[in-house]
Amino acid sequence: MKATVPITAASLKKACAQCNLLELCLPFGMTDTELDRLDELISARRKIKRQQPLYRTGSPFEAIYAIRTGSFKTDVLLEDGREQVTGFQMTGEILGLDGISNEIHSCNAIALEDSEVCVIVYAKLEELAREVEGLQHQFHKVMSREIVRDHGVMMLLGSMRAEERLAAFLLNMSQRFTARGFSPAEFHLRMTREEIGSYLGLKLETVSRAFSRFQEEGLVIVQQKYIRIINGEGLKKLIQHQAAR
Amino acid sequence: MKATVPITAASLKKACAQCNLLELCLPFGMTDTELDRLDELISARRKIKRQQPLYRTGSPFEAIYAIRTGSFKTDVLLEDGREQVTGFQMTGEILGLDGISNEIHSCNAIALEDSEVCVIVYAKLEELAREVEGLQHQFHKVMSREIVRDHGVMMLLGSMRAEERLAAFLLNMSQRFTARGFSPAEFHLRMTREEIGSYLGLKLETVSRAFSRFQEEGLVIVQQKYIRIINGEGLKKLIQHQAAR
DNA sequence: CGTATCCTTGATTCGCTTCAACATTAGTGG
DNA sequence: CCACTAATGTTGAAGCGAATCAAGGATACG
Repeated sequence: MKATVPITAASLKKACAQCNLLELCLPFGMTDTELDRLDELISARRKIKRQQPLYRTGSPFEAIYAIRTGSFKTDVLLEDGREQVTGFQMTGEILGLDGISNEIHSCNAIALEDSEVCVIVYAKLEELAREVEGLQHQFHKVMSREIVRDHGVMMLLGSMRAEERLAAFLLNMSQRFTARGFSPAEFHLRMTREEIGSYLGLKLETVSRAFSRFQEEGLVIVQQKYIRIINGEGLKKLIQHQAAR
Repeated sequence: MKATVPITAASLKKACAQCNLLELCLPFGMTDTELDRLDELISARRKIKRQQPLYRTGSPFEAIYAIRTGSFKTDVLLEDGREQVTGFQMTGEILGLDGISNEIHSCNAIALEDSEVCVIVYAKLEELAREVEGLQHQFHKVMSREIVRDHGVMMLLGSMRAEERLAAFLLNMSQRFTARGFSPAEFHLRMTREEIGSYLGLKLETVSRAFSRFQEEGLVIVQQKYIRIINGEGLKKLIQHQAAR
């Protein structure tokens, strides 16, 4: 089932060093000499079709993944079928960190579009991290960043109202598209209203209504998954100045 | 301001190895020979008075902390004064991981009672983790566990109703008290209704009402901060079988 | 012992969900 | 290529759960 593509030494030589995602990914901040050793790490690439899982809750953990192309969502399911989307991941971001704690994955990672990841065998990563200080440090930063991000989502879910949540979501997407060299103001969402809603703790209808409201107020132009931000400052004000609930 | 107590080699010799929190804390799972090296790590202890911060949002990151006695909350503040409690921490648990990503703390850590922590200078931890495989691995597990925990909180905030959230909170507290050798059914909460509410994304009145309801239904006995769980299974069923919203 | 903090309970309001109908887009096969 | 169907998105009306507003009571602390 797993369509892993083993990589010859030649084909991947300096794969990381040449990758244009360098600044977003694990190797960020490493010296050139350190980077040279990094290619030991990427054992394979793997293509995932839209809607297919990269890994599932309960499946054994053996690697983390760096997204080369495409995007993913991670979610947690409750026995009664309720789904909570815990995050959306874009190119250069790392998936699978949840698996380290129990050697079992604790969420599902599903491709939102046809995607490709670099497979980083975890045992190798730990080994190399013991030798390469820059890698160790960067890996810790990546994990810590995930923790900080999660705290931001808690803030969002715990103390913001629907429109604030959606505004925060749009600004976050915009910022991440920008970091990847795309327009800050114009982008295509890869997830459905239902998935956005699950992530934001809202029903899909509420998400749809909030989009419509933003459009009425001239903050954005929305056409299905296509988003154009007209007044980013307006969105920011929405988050800050709304009355506490 | 910082009441750090430097520790002589003699006084702390094998401090970790002898600590009864071993199994909950960073050293868990390390071999005896590995444990012998661990005392290099704990540079000092620090006492924190009730309501006082261990660190604050924006303060420079230089260490993580293992709780020896007492308990803490971590929270994030919005400009407009809204507070989101992101977690409650008990003995043996690690604080400060949020600071690694930017070398700046991204939340406040406040003592819920007079407490004491072991100060683990981060630079030393990284150094030792490169030499001691067991420490490296355990540290990664601790970070990963925090990520998994955060996903659980997202689930709670994003797709559970008030009473489910409180039930999940009580069961979680019970489980953590049990792990520390206390009664699973009877304990003293260290935080206020408002703090519980902030953590659960609810107002304090809602928390109070949910407590009262649980008591009416014979699930728990509540006297202010004293909690006695009468029907733990009932609480579990509340979480699972409630209608999806 | 007095006072500030914390907690409980009731009445009312409001924001989001639910239910429902319809519109639009994407995907599929003849 | 178009017809058909499923998936996704929008909008309206009604209901409900938690917030808000308000008052009183219990507890802890100096």
